[in-house]
Amino acid sequence: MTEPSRPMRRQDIRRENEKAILLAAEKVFAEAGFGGATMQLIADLAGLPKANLHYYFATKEELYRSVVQNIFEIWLQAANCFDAARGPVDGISAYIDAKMEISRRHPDGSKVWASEVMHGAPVLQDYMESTLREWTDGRVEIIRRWIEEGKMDPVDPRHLLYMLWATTQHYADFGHQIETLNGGKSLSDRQWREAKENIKRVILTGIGAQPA
Amino acid sequence: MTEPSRPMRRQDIRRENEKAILLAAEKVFAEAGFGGATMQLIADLAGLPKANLHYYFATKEELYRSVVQNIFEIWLQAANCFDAARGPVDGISAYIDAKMEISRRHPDGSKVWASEVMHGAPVLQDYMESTLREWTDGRVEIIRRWIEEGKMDPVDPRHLLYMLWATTQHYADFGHQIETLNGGKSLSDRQWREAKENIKRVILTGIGAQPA
DNA sequence: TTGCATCCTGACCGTATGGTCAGCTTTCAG
DNA sequence: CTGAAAGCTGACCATACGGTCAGGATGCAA
Repeated sequence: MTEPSRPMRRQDIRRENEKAILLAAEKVFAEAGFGGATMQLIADLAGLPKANLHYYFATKEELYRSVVQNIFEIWLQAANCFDAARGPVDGISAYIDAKMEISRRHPDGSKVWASEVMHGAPVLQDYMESTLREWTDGRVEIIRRWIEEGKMDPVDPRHLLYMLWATTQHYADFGHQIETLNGGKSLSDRQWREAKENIKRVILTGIGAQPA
Repeated sequence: MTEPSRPMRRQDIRRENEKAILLAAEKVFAEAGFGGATMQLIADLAGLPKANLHYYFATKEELYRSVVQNIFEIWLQAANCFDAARGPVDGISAYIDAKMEISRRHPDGSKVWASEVMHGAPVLQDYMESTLREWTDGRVEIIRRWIEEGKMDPVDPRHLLYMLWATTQHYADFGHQIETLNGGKSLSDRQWREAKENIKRVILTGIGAQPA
């Protein structure tokens, strides 16, 4: 527990409340979907009266948009791992690690993102057509170069990327299924490590890039 | 167009209406999620008055349950491909083909299924703990045997299964993203074929099973 | 201390939604 | 032909939800 709240500064109040609301919203949106989520539920989870939510976020749509943009930022950051790399082994390994870490640390955000895309990306369409497309095209180019340089087999770069996204994202979106099949327990540290190792090994071997 | 409906038999009426409702429901649930879907929307899409829906399905929950169970049946059928096979190349190839065909032919159902699991499988929990678990355990055993017989590398069977599920399911659940990155056009026959080939090749090579 | 901007909230409102029902039409067994 | 069962539906209801607002509390600059 923290100190019984010092008289807070205005700035802090705003920051903390927004944070609390966004965190609660992320969880509720993830669990119930946009349509199933209620401002009341989010308010309760954030420990604030409902009317206060509307003070910080005018509408449910606006709140949702903020949540989605937040997770998109995180997603983009992980994407950088790809660039620094000199070859497929480094690059793809790092990317898998990063995305698996997101699935583990931000399962709610990942679910919201998945839900958004599944429902036709009403909020993120613009980002997908600009930022995401550019990022993807860039990475496709990198992979193509790796292939030319003989560092990996000639695999279609796009389908390879989809495979990376799918496999890593799955551990967040279908986490409940995985838990159920794991005897109702969430994956242990060891199991997460094994998951990463397996994925990296199968994919790197699969594309003909020698794992270390 | 079919013949301007002959005076229908009772049985036929029931069957046709249920079918129309389930089809419409699948689409609406997929597009809007359970919470965002409305009986009115489903009714409109099915071309029936709303009250008629409640004549066939007492509640929204019951209708949803039917939709989810339907897709689970399809999912289980595809699962059979695994059994007939003599080795990983046959088995996994067939399974990937079957699951990709589901993603292509039943994208709405796939999305509903994904949504259901993402939200904690409120309806399917029982199935997951019984049918799905048994199927999975059986398949894990088969893969283990393949490994023992030297037909493939020692890969963790569970994580391999997750990878198969994730990769194939992705083409339905994230179809919108894929379309957007494909210039706004849905994948062509050729692209679907390439997708399948890439996935099969990477995974089969990745687990050390010789592709044909 | 004062005045003002920010922060907060209980009570309220219009609407949309899931669901009901009384009474109609259609089918079909006997 | 007849009557009962199945199929159908417009009108209605209670509730829950997103959103508003008037007015109170609080921090803070001057």
